[in-house]
Amino acid sequence: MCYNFYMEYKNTLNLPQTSFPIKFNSKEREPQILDLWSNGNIYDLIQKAGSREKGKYILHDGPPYPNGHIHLGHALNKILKDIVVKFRSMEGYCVPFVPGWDCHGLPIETQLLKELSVRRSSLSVYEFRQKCREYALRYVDMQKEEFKRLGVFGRWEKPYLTLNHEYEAGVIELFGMLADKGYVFKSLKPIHWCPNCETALAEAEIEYEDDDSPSIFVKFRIKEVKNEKLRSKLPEGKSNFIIWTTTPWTLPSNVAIAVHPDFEYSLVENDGQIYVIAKELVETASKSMGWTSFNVLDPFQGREFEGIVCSHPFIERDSLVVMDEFVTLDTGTGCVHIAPGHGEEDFKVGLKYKLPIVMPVDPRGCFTNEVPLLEGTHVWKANPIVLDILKEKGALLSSEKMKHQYPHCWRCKKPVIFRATEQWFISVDHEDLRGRALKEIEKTKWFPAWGQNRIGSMVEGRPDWCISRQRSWGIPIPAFYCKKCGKPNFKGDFNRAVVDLVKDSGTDSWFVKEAKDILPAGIKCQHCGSQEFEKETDIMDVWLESGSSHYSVLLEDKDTFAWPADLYLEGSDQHRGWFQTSLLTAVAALGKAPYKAVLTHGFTVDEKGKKQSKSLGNVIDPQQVIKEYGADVLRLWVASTDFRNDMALSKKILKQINEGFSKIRNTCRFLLSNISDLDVSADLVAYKDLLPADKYILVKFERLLRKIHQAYDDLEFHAVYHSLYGFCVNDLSAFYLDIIKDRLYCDGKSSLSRRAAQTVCYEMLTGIVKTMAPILTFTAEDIYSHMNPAQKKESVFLERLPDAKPGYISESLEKKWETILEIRSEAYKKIEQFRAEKHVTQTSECDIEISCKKEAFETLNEVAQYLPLVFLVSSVSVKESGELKIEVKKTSNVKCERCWRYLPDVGSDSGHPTLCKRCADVVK
RNA sequence: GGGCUCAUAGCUCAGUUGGCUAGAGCACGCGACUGAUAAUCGCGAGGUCGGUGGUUCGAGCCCACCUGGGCCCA
Repeated sequence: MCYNFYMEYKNTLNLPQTSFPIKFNSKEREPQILDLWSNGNIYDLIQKAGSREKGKYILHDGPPYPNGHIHLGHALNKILKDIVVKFRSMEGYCVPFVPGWDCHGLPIETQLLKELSVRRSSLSVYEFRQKCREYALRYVDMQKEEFKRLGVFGRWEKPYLTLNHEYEAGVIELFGMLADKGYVFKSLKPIHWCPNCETALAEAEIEYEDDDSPSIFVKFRIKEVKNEKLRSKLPEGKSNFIIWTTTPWTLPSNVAIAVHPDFEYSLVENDGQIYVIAKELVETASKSMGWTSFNVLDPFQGREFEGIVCSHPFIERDSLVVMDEFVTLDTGTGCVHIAPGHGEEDFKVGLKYKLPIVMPVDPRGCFTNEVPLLEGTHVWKANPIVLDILKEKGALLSSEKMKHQYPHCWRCKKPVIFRATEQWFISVDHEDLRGRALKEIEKTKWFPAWGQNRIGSMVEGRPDWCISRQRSWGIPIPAFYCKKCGKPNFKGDFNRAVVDLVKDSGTDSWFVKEAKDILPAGIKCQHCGSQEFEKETDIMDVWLESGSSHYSVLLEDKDTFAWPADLYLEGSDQHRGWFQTSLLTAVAALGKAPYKAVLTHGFTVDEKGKKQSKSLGNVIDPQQVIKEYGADVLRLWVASTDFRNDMALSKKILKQINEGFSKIRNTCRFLLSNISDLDVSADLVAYKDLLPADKYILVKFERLLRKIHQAYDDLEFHAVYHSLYGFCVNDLSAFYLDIIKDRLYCDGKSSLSRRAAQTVCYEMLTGIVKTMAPILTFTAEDIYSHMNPAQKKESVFLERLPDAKPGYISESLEKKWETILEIRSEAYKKIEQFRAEKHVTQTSECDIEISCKKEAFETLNEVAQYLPLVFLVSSVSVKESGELKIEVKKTSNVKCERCWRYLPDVGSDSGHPTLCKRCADVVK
């Protein structure tokens, strides 16, 4: 009997109802939502909806490299971009997002060769490029699907690919602009060269292996000392520098000796001669040279030697003493042989001191007639001859063999050399490009701010940009060599001819057609007027290609985009990469930075802060995360972490994020399930009729929305998440939602008090769903689809972020409730003790007595009637007194069978003896 | 080795121009509920703010150095 009564009363409650499942089945639901978006063309709808209001906001996508599945870094980057796209468009901007891919380049060539296991020489350049294209496109398709699965909005059906004809044509056009303005030039530069294959090699094509080399100490006689103080210490005819080298064959190209400006060098006297040796190396070097007795004379700072002129040991040539900080004290003498044609560092020092680049080695590795003593000799046969010459000249102080790591060709496995060849460059100082770029850097907003300093110092210190590569998979350097005078033509009509060709049929046709078929009839060499040409065979550095995207993409399609972009958003490694190359091409060609703001994120690491790597076994695969938790959890991770630093991810962290995700989702579900019977067009309650707690939570909610708005604007997404999450946990779940359950469940279905709570729930749910949508994309859409707002759109992304409602803010209300909640918290501590002592099991069985100061007393008194429900106890009595004191007692009230509260008026209605008055009224 | 950067409870984050007994949530422990239930509520225990030295009446916040991590170079 009793049981039936209970069931009957339960049926009179307004318990939460919803079809929104408690558990998020991401595997099923996310793909459904993806379909909803693609079938409804939501991305396109957003573009239209946004264009009405605040105008365009251009986030230009930095193109990833299509080889392999996307990794966590890719996911992180695209999710961040997507958050920007979504919140900006929900602010009323038109935010086109066109994803891109960087399709050319060496990694694809090498990967492909591995996959095909063929020699490149067995394919024609054209055939090889076709295979590269297929390879790149295959991975573009794969990555595209993987990016879409993350919930990223964009023009996926028409991305920009650096291998598209229009894109390529844009790059060549931009190159022409740079050429016409005089930025492009050719110059010698040392590169890895395989004399056996007769080809240039990229760093990635080098393998280091042990090799035997001679290890020799060579004397350079000092010829001229300008510094007076030094002159007396280094008397003419008997003073020398000593260099140490393992490549004697490069000595014919020596033009300088480098010392470290900050090291100490000793003058050492041996056998009537004076030698300069780094102080720390005197002992080891003299031992190597077999010196038995010698005197160490005065020490000098390396920088004091700058400008001393030495004589080359066997060639009529000066060798200048220069300063370089790369000089080390590992071995040798601290004095380094410099041959700018044979080494990267040597070349850099050479640029600094304007040293000549002596390059007497031909493509086969044989000496040219520039060194008559060695003419026709292969470099690998030259070492003994050079040693003989040095001996004969009395310049060889020591010679032995040593094993060391030496670069080898990955294909023929033979040792390679550094050899200066003609390369294409973009001058960084022509027309003060460097200075203008630096000014543009200052005008750009950098997030975080130190990015400005970082890219600034890089631009300040960078050398001219070497843009040519001796490869096949890329955009050709559009130059034509005159068959008669040998000089390159690459400006004006020569450039336009290639632009037309490429627009029409892509860069592939460059590799198929002859120069005469590309150039207009009758075109003449700009140097000698001759009419026969040969094509350049080098291609461009891929950084020049991707660095032209602002031109090829943004400027070429003005309907969709605008130039410059509002934002570039990439990993912090791009300060050296894309940010810089884009800046240089834009400033050189168009006079301005291609972006107004640049945001960088850190790299993904494991929970210990170590970088993710296969060998450490700490790699988290985004596909796996999606499988296990869904894309929204991955997105929430992105949003939860402060991306300006490194971003840690591990299984543990994922689990935690998933908890946070569930909490937000469940809070929304609770709100949703309690407004299922609310007719938004008829039942909403006016603000003035809300209860004090309702008004208070709206203050908190308004503050939350303001904070979130600010956080979005500052691109601090982790603040969005943490404040939203905190609100759900502290303000809603632990407080407001807990205390309105009585109203929602037990008050009359259409009562003002219940409708008031529902009105607030509705308002907060709508606001939360909209503000979380840029981050919890799937979940927001999912909830939205279960809602019944007054004017429902096809998608939550067609909604606007909630407007500010200043009317909700009331500082006095806020202050009062803070007092109430503080006392509530104190009361709970007391109640907890009381429960621990087993006087009661539930808070609702308690009567509490609060004594407090006047101010608090008045505050509590003002809302006295609501206090039992705020404290969720049977009764609350309040007294004024000196300090806060709370007493807890077990109530003598009886539990109402319907609302489960312990109330004095239970049984007051004879028709329902087990109910309180309110419940009795409701069920009648 | 150099440039830039980061370092607050086991984890993710707060800590406004130096002024608190350094906060929140999660995880953890204990308890309650079974009308948010693969949920929810309460209480509790977690920190010499990476280390050392300095400036100051006072430093998580400022300065120097060191250690460890990351990015980019070499």
